[in-house]
Amino acid sequence: MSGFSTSKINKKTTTVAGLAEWEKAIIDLFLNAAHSFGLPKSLGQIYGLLFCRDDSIPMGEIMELLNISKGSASQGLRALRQLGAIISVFEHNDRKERFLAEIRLRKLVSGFLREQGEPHLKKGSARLRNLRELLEDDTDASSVIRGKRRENILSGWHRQMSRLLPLVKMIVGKGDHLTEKSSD
Amino acid sequence: MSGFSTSKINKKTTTVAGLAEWEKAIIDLFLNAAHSFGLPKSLGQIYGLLFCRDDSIPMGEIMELLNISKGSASQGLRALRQLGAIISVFEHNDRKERFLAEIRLRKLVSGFLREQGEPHLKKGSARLRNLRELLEDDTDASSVIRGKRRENILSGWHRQMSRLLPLVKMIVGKGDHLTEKSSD
DNA sequence: CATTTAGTTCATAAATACTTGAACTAAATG
DNA sequence: CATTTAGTTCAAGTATTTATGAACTAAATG
Repeated sequence: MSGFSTSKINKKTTTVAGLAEWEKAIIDLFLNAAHSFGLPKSLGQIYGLLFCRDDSIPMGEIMELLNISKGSASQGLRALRQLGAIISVFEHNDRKERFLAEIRLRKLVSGFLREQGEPHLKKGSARLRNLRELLEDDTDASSVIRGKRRENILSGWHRQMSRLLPLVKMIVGKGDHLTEKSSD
Repeated sequence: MSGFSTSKINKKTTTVAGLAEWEKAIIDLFLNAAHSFGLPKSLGQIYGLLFCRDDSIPMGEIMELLNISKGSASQGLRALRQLGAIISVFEHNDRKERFLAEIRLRKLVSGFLREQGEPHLKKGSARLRNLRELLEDDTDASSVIRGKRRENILSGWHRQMSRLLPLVKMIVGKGDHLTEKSSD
């Protein structure tokens, strides 16, 4: 459909792969972003591609456009869905699942915090509990005093982090005008 | 000094390495935390050890207590200093540099955001600029329209993230009572 | 000024994380 | 019901990151 080569070529704007140069740049941008959020790069690529497109794309096309394997595509799409970063749709009379990017920053952030932040906080609580137990088994009085002081500090940090997450969701939610659908 | 073994041993509370069990738990906690913030684990271990101690520790002792190499210790300490997560002190008549943990959450968070967040925002601006250039070279009208819409969305996200960082510093700053020195 | 001590650097080894693709399940199709 | 199509899973390969330690710089010491 939009795969024709440009007629006056200065810099190529489309490739054999069927991606515009600006799309490649965005895909690369998300590749890097994913990486620096500690997510696999292929996740970023897939999201980036969907982010560029108006229409949904099936897995097979994603594999071709990005030159990634079936396994990466399948696992990447699953993770993105888990994060709430994509949604899937089925077209009538087609059993292929097709994918669309969620572009409301609020949704992306809250999905990320839910999947990455909350589990860490929960694990943190467990670790603090464990720390208290270890302190009860310690027989060196001055060590125990020092340990309890550390436990207090960590509890305070934990409390603050727990309060921070919902606040971040709020703050990010406040400026989504551009990407927000009129009636959610 | 505090390296004697416990007399009635139920669970060992000190080790040949000279670390109490609760200290090992805290070191492991920070090891994991560092990892999930995308920092090397040895950074977390080093910070965790210093966090446990009231008194400053020189590099050699850190290497011994954690069983890490000279290189890891040296590089880890440099990175921690860069992040503002430790401070170094010199004792009179001793040329060894000794280290102490910074335990004010506010300082840790702002150091992290400064070193990790701000560079990403800066790189983001550059990428957006590049994206605009690529769009100017694109000769396919509908592609350009679509691309400009994406560029707008990304600019919005970028603006929001830029506003978020200082806000996070503020928020985290508000509850540091336990760890805050009376003055400063 | 030779030697010891503190610490840095960096090539390479070790450990981790990511991707691949072949084998698989399950549903649709003819 | 054999075949095709869509998608999942996971052992093994590849790539990236992190840790190591020998060789080094630089300052202190005798």
